[in-house]
Amino acid sequence: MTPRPISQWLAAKLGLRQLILDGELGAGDRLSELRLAARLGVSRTPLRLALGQLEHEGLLEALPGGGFAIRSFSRDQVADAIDLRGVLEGSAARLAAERVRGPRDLGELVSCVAQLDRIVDPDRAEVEDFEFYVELNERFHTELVALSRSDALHAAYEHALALPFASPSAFVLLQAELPASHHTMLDAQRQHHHLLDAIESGDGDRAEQVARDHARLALANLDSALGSADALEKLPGGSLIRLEQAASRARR
Amino acid sequence: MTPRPISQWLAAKLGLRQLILDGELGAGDRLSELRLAARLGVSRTPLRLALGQLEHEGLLEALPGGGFAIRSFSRDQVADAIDLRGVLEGSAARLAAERVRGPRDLGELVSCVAQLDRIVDPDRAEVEDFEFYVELNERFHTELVALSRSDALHAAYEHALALPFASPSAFVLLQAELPASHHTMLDAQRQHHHLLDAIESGDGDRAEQVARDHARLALANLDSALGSADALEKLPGGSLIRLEQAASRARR
DNA sequence: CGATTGTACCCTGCATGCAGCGTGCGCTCC
DNA sequence: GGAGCGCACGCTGCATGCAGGGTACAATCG
Repeated sequence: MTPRPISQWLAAKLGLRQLILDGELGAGDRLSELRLAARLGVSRTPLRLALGQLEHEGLLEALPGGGFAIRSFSRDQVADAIDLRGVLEGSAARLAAERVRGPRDLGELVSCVAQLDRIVDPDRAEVEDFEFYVELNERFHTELVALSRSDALHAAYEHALALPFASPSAFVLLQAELPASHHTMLDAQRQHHHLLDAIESGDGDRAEQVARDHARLALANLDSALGSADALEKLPGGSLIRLEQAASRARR
Repeated sequence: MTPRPISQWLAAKLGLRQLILDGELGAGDRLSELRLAARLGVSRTPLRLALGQLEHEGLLEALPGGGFAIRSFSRDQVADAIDLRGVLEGSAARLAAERVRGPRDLGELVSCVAQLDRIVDPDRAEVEDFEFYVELNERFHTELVALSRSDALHAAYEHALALPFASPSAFVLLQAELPASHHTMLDAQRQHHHLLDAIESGDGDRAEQVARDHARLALANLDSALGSADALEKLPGGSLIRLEQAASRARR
């Protein structure tokens, strides 16, 4: 994004987020500014700025005695986050359907779907390039929100995506190992087509409905992921999700 | 909220937000940290934390050369923000309808509606205590979101309300002077009743629909407010809204 | 042996000093 | 007289010093 003049606080924010997502900092841990600063190679001042941002984004929680801890999430909280994404994408789809002026606006979306078609080719038993799939999928969803032309919605969407497991592609890497993988992707791709079609024909209601359904796929995947603990490892930020009944140890 | 151990950065955040909302800092202005720090009585360090937060909330925008400026909003951006609030409240209403267990959960909501009934009594020509109305109205909407029991939705809602004119009560003070005031409030109160009823009967679809319609009232008020420049003064953060065609002077 | 209290350390939050940079104004040259 | 160049100021972003407080450990008392 901003390659050259990368400010210290941005480096801290990105670096810290990466550390959290990679699970190198366990959920619930209290963060030591000094240690973190050393680890990230930044000073405490920009680090504290980054901490404030990540708290606002919901990845950290401020502790009463001062300082921050890494938030952890229950299964229901994750599900709600995914549901929220569905709502926001639904609203974006509706607005897109209402506001798209001509076919030119949909170029990017059409291109994404076409490329996705090639990747999830039903004739092949397996999807090969998951990385490319992820990229295209994210581009599709990003473009969808962009088409809504609503700054407020865009901001809310970005905010919702701060929770990594709410991302549209959160479960793709997981699917790479799931048996029903290809089937799920075909479903998803069908929905992409339906969504595109609804937007093209200006049918806001249907577009919203399809987009919400689309997010429900992720919900289904969530519970299958929660089954095995090492499936969580595959999820971005999976280490932040706590398995309820399994470990009822009190945190803090 | 947190009265006693008010930290410096919280003071800065609240103080700065107040300054912005009161229009004491014109939209588009570049902020000088030094001057602001002096004015707010805090040091630069906590102030910069507050600046970062307010940028994240969308009240400020980071300038390319460094520093921040007060954002300004077009009519469409404001409308989209209100629409987004409608979407979020709609989703909250749906979840509330689905998740409410017993009548006890609805106690607060029922109480709000009952008290609102007394205030907007149709037999009276005028509503007297606007301040109390605002408080009750906000409690109603806050409680609605709380009933959804979705942390993600709650966070998104709070985020959306950072834009002051998107607040559910943004236009109430305006209505105090509008001719159709009482009529609008009666409409709104009817919707409150419908919303409560839909939630009580577990009808998520209808609850969502009503909540969205409810937000549309604000949209209507918006355009009537944009008519006169001094009506904007009555709006919280009204000074942030720029009148498009009227003043096409380039900012920055 | 357990509980309570005292102490010392670490850690957060804040203030301030400092360097790099962009900007605006003035001076000079054309 | 206008335009271009240079200089100096102010400002942001960052680093670090410092004070207050909370916590954990240990020592002592019951």
